[in-house]
Amino acid sequence: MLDKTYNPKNFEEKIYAEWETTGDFKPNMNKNKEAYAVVIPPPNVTGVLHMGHALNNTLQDILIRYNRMLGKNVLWQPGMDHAGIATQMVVERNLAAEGITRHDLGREKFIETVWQWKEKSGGTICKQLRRLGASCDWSRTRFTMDEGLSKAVRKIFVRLYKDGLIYKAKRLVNWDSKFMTAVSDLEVIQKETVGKMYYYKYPIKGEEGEFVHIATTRPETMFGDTAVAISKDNEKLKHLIGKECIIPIINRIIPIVADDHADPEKGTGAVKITPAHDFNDFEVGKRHNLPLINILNPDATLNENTPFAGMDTQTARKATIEKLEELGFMEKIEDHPMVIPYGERSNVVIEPMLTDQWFVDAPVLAKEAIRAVEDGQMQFVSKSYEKTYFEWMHNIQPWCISRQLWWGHQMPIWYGPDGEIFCEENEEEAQAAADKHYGKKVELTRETDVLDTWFSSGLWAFSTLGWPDKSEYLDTFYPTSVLVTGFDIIFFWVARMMMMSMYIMKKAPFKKVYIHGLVRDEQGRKMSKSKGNTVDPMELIEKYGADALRFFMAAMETQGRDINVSEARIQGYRNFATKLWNSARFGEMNECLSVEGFDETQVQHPLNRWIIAKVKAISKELTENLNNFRFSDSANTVYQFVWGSFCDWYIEMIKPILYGENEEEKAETRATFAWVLNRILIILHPFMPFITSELWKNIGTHSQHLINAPWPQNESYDEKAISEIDSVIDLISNIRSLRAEMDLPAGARLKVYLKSVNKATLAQVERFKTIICSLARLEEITAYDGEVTSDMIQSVFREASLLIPLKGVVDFAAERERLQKELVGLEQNLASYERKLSNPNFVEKAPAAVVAEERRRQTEALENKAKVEEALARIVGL
RNA sequence: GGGUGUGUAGCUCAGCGGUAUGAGCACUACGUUGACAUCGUAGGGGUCACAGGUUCGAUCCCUGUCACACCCACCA
Repeated sequence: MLDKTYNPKNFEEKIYAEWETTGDFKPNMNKNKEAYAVVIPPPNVTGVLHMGHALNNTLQDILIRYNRMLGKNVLWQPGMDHAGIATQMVVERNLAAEGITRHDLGREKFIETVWQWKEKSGGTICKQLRRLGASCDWSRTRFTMDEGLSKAVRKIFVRLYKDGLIYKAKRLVNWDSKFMTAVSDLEVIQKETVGKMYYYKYPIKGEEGEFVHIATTRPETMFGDTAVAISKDNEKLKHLIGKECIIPIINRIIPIVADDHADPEKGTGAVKITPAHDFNDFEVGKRHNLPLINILNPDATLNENTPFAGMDTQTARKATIEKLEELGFMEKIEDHPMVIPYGERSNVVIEPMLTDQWFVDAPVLAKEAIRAVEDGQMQFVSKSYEKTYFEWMHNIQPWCISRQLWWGHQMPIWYGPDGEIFCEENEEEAQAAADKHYGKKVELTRETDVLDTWFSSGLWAFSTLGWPDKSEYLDTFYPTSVLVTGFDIIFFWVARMMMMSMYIMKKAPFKKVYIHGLVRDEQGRKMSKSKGNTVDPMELIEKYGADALRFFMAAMETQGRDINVSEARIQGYRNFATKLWNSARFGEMNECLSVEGFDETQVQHPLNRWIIAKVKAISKELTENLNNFRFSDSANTVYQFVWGSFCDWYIEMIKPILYGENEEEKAETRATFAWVLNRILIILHPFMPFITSELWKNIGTHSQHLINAPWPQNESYDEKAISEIDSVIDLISNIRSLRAEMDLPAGARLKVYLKSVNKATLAQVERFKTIICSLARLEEITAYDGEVTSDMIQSVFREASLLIPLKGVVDFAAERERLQKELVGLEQNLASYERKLSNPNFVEKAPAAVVAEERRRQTEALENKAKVEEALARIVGL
């Protein structure tokens, strides 16, 4: 017996536990079946489920469950990312609570601590994904720091290195002074701020009273200046080129060089050049062979190359200005809007810093990654994201992959005594290579830097399947079928996976990438912890059930558009689940559970034929939508059918049968009900796996789990059976509208007379009399073909083409007015049809179906007009 | 500065070269009829941002304008 009310809390977790124990999430490994694989975008091991995950994983689970029901060999590969900076940050914060730093522990001990933390509290998110219903094959869970994946990382690193695609270089990089590591361009966030522009002057050497005027937003960097640049086209200032000037305070002499970087229109036209702390200046420095003076410590305080060693940049800036003012070089300070780079995680100002770092030659790897998309080997859904991808790939910069962190893949690089680099997969090999190189046994030191987290994520599509070892999974599931991810991660992850996979596997890692949008708050603002407008998906699941949240996500997802959370809507989908639940209860109460010996192609009763044809039609539509990643359309298709067709109409219409005496009809209807309900559970299962499974278990007897129930494919259905009852529904709706329009009490028992010009309609009315009377709440409905008498009022139906006089209501004036208005409308329509159909261009150029439809409308309007006129004539006479 | 996207019902949004039978929520009236008030029936509400163009026909395609959002680059 089903509970009286739908209460997802009673069964969702139980159902999930059953799925896991039966092993239904594992691929069937049937060689004859098409393989279908999805790799999960690995959540951070530190992560907790947010709305973005909920959306992302709901979509994946829908695809996975759908394809599993298609009978394919389906793998959803789960796992987690070690998330270098994020994890190190969390663990360090925990340590700080105990008053220790990672340096107190030392590298080895610290890493051990991280692993302990990971075992204990990492991976909450996997539990939460289960709560959402994600049907991953958890037995295959991978972690980017697993031995297997680490092996892949080392192997690929070595290969890239030996192919010359990884190199070490002294370059200006984005330096995060909080974590004291380099970060990649993508991890830098530009923020708009109102800063200051400082104007001051450098005296020209040997020319008393001559100055070059400078404007800068960062005066404290003047100690790192090694030149001043002026454009050679700058008529006003070009006479200074070639002279030298003196940096005040430290009195260093630097040249004034000609360089087009100095735009005569901007600032003062003369630019101070600080090659070690500005990306543009670095380039200028290279052109003019300028020395590089580093003025910062790793923690972004000024170093001993400045007079303000130990001060942070803000303090040093103030000190510099004061000193300049004191010395009389300061000219003016203006407010200046500008963008300042911040660390994505650390939220501190990122400093360009000259350091030794390791780079991947991304521009080379990008070539194949671009080609794979150009030749359609990998497709974006929707296609418009291609542009973004190409744009970025074509302008890609070398990728800085070294991080001065502890948590991560330590680079497989060893240095000989003289600094010679040995890149091998392990220490023994490096040692062997070194011994050979030096001709004697030497001591090696290992590179301490670790790799950017995205390096290992970039291998995810094949490393999780077992690469570099030979593996049945790799052979079967690579390349994967589709990757589902948000657009915010195209560069970070998709692009890198493309580059790495093309390089290693020579095949794109997935055939398609489905890009979805961001989940925003109710007002469409981006969710953020600092704004306090985040919505916790677990709370929503607690409140409305996972199925409701999932259905919401599916219903709102329209190929990449952002989604605004709407609790009202989620509630609405909970109501939908309730509706379904109650319809099943209705079935239970009326013994509509068994489909034993039932052949749905042999049903007799038109209502049963109707609902069967209808659900088959809807199944087909749904299948098409799912094949095209049209999640919103898919969800709405099922929703409309279940609530609109099945609950509102079918159940209401079969009540007279179920409560009636005709046992044969009753039996057929019961079985039909059960069959259709089962079908609903099947097609709804990818969206609402919990409630459908719970009902599947409770009603009827099934030889297999719903999760593996066969998805309907290539069915034909009886379109006539559909239109037959659809028109009855039309008629009933029209009668109901009319009642309301005429302000008749809903309880009033009416007798309705129909006058029809259409014999078929008449017959149909006769045939479905009971149903029509029951649903339209009529006492009687009769075909009527006599004179209209004064105790009848007339109304016109455009849709049903029927005249319906209702007995007992007399308001001829109002009715006449209504009919006249109707007539005017009809005449307007007729004029427009006439205009169109008499236009040869339309008749020739428009598709035949459109023209035919227009003709049909014209004919219909003409018929209606005749009827209205007739009715009017009769009323006028009364 | 470069790019992308969006502007449709009170709100949040679907949709589409052929009269917008648009969806959910909200709203109005009626209704506890034996699955369901987490409900039912009926209803109101839109010159599809603006201006041009293409077309037999434009809310849809093109161009421009305005507004908003996002991405990339950069501003000494």
